[in-house]
Amino acid sequence: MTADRSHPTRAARDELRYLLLAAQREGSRRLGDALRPLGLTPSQAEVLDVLTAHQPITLAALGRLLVCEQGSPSRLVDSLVQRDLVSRVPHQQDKRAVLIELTDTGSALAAQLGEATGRLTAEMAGRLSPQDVDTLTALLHTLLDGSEVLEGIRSRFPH
Amino acid sequence: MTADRSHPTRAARDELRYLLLAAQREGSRRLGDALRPLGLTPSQAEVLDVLTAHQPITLAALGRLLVCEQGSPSRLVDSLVQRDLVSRVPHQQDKRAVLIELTDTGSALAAQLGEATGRLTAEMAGRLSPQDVDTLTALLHTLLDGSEVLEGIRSRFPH
DNA sequence: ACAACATCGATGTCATGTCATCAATGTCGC
DNA sequence: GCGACATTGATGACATGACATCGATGTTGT
Repeated sequence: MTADRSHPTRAARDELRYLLLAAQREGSRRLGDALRPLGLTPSQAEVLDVLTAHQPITLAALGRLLVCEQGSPSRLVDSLVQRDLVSRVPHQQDKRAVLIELTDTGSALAAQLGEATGRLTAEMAGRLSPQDVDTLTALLHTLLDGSEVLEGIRSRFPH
Repeated sequence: MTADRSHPTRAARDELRYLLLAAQREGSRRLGDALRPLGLTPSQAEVLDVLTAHQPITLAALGRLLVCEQGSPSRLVDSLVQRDLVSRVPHQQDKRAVLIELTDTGSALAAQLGEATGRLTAEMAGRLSPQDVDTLTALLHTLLDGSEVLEGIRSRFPH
C-alpha cells in the first residue's frame, strides 16, 4: 500500500476507460431521445450533419469524416436513401465511386437538427463551465492524437 | 460574429459530443484488439471483470453495474455460458432471479484481463499527465452526475 | 386473502458497428 | 501497354445495444 503518485493506479485507469464509455452511452441515449421526434437515429443524423457542410461526397470520404463508423458507411447511407433523405449519384471521373447528396427532404430535415440536438448539448454544457468545456475538449484531443477519427473531427471543426 | 465568451458555441458543444463518441470508439477498437487473443469481446470482458469482484450476482444487479448494457444482459451472459466461462445458478429465495458466477475456466480467464487491458490503459495514461487523468475523470463525473451508469461505476470504483 | 403493481429474466425486433471478402475500377512502375 | 497493387462500394457474418413485450414471481396495501 505505498502512495506512489507518479502514475495513476490500474483502477484509476480502468475507471477512466469506463467513464468514457459511460459518457458516450449516456450521450447517445439522450441524443436518440432528442432525435426520435425526427425519426432519425444518432448515426443517421451525423450523416445528414456532415452532408450539410460537405456535399456531394463519396462514400469513402464520408466514412473518413464520420465518427460513428469506421469503413465505408454504405448500409447506413442505404437507410437514408430508402427514406429519400439522400441520393446516390454516379461519379463522373471515377466509375468506382458514388457521390452522396442530400435530397430536398433531407436538407429540410438536416436544418432541424440544430434545434433537436441543441437541447442536449446545452444541458451538457450547462453542467460544465466554459473553461471546463475547453479543458475537456483539449484532453480528448490529446487522448485521440494520431487517430484517424480525430482527423475527421478536425476537418469538420477547424479551429 | 460577436465574440461572446459567456458560453461555448454550438460548434464547440457539437465537437465535444463527437469527441466523446470518438474516444469511446477508439478505446473500444483498441480494447477489442487487446482482447482478441483471449477470444473475448469488450462487453464479455466487462462482465468477467465485474463478476470477479461481485460474485455471485443476479442478472438485474449485474446489469446495474455494467456500463456496456442498459437492461438485463441475458444475451451477453448467454455467450459466456455457452463458452463455459460463467454459469447460471437458480436463486433460492427468489424464484424469478438467477445468480451468475464464474466457472473455474472463467476465473482463470478473468485473471488474465488485467494484463491484456493494461497495455491499452497504460498507453492512454501515457498520453496524459497523472493530473490530467484526475481532471478528465472529474469532468466526466460531473458530466454524468445523476445518471444510472455513474452509480454503477461508483459501486465498482469506490473512492 | 387478494387485487394492483413491481420486478425478474427471456425473447423478438430493429439499427448499428466491425471484420473479411469480393468484383470493378484506378494508379503506378517500368 | 501491362502487370502488381491500391481503392471503392457492396455484402455476408457476427456481436452488440436499445426498446418493447411477455410470463412467472414478489410485494404491498387494505
